[in-house]
Amino acid sequence: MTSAEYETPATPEVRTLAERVFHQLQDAIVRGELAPGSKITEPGLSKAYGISRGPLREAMRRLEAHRLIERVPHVGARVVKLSMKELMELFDVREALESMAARIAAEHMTASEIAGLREVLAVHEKQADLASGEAYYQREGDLDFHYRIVVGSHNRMLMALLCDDLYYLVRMYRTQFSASGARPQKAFVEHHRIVDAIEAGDAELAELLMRRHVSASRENVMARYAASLEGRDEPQVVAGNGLVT
Amino acid sequence: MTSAEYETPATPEVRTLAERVFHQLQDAIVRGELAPGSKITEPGLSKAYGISRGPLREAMRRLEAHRLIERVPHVGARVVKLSMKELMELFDVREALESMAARIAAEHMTASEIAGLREVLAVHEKQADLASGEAYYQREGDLDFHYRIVVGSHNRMLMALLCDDLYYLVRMYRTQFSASGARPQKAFVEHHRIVDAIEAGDAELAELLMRRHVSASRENVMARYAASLEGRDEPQVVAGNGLVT
DNA sequence: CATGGGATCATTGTCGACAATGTTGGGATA
DNA sequence: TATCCCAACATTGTCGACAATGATCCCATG
Repeated sequence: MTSAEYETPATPEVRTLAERVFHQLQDAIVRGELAPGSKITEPGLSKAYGISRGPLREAMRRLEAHRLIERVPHVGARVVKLSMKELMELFDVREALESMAARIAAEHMTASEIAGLREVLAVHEKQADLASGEAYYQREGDLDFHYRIVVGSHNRMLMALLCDDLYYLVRMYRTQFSASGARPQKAFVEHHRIVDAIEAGDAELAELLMRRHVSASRENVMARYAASLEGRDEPQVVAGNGLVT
Repeated sequence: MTSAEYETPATPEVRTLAERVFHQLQDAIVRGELAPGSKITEPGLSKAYGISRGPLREAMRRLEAHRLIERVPHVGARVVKLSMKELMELFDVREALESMAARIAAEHMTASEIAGLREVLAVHEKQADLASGEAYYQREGDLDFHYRIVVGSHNRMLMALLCDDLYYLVRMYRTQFSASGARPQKAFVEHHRIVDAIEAGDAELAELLMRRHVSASRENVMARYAASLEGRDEPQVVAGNGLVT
């Protein structure tokens, strides 16, 4: 019943060393512990995690497939560094996929799943009330909301693409650009409207609203970026990650 | 042993053994040489391709990431077998992503890229004229058309998702269900309309048309599937791949 | 002093062997 | 005869060592 807490820490697969180190590395990258753009070397990680290079290489293959690291044969691998252009591309993909997910969710989501959605919004709102330190929960809450809608689509391919691949990139971006969700009130309202549409079974509307929601988030990020560029008189050396720190 | 004889056009990366065997396996799976659902064992492939298990495992990791094989820890891997449900899911994702690609392509495609698109249609049409044995070219031609539009979006993330991941699944489905593009004439017209919209820079229309185009293809596949089920009086043991052969 | 070549080094790619796990088949027992 | 347990087998997971490739740095040369 009380199925409230869902987080990554409950590592789904710890059957093997390669799996574990994959999740550890994934987490380290998303949290920014492994700096974007930094080179990672097999002997280095092998020593750090106390495993041989075999499982490590398989973990790195998976990270590469998830686009968290970039590898060049015979040269090495480095943590991916999102540029603004790539971030906008990510938003394009999210807009397409998440609006589709919302559409299908409106058609197939069960009553209990919708109730869970409402629950997330309630928690979300409560935490917004006590303000200030909202940053972290705000972000996770937002992602939890989107996550549940994707799951509600019951489309395993959508789930794999969004939840297993893209969301880690989204989280990585959020730590990398240290940009909070930013526009809490508006996002709140939009979330509610989306749930309303889903509950009403209005697939077209749910799709449209989700599309606008993602698009608005994109515009917000872009505006902040432009502002941060203008804040400085000097063109300033873009500090490694594309956003001034 | 068979030393590298090649068909895969312009193999992008042959720098390493793991890369090569990955492409070979990918091709073998897509062509159906490795039967869907069949179990593949590391020693077996290792012997067959004359390499050690190290590179082979990395190739298999990549195949797993591309959803061409499914692995269970300590048990083994088997070639993925698409069910009708999963095929429909794939169409949902394609509809979302390709319509977005068409939208962006209408905004960013260069004149020469559009000319290339028209060229593809011309070749396509010519081959349709000499009819009959159109099946193969029809399919590849159709995919080439979609491929170019995705590239025309200049969105590397869309390209990666559609061209590197999903299209191999699409091709696999086509060999697996031995279903040709099916509705050549209608598809022709739709292709032309899409290019018209792109050339006119009408993003909204291009998106809408592409969405309908993919959706129509989906409906066509589903109708054929339903018909094939009805064609037999007996519930017939679905012959391994979900479609009667 | 700048530049190019070449030796040295670190890192990646590949391999074979050993350990751990899952599967399978046979035999004992009810 | 059917069922359950156990042992032998095959396959996967992990490791350390060797080979191949790319990077670095020193030195000779203009």
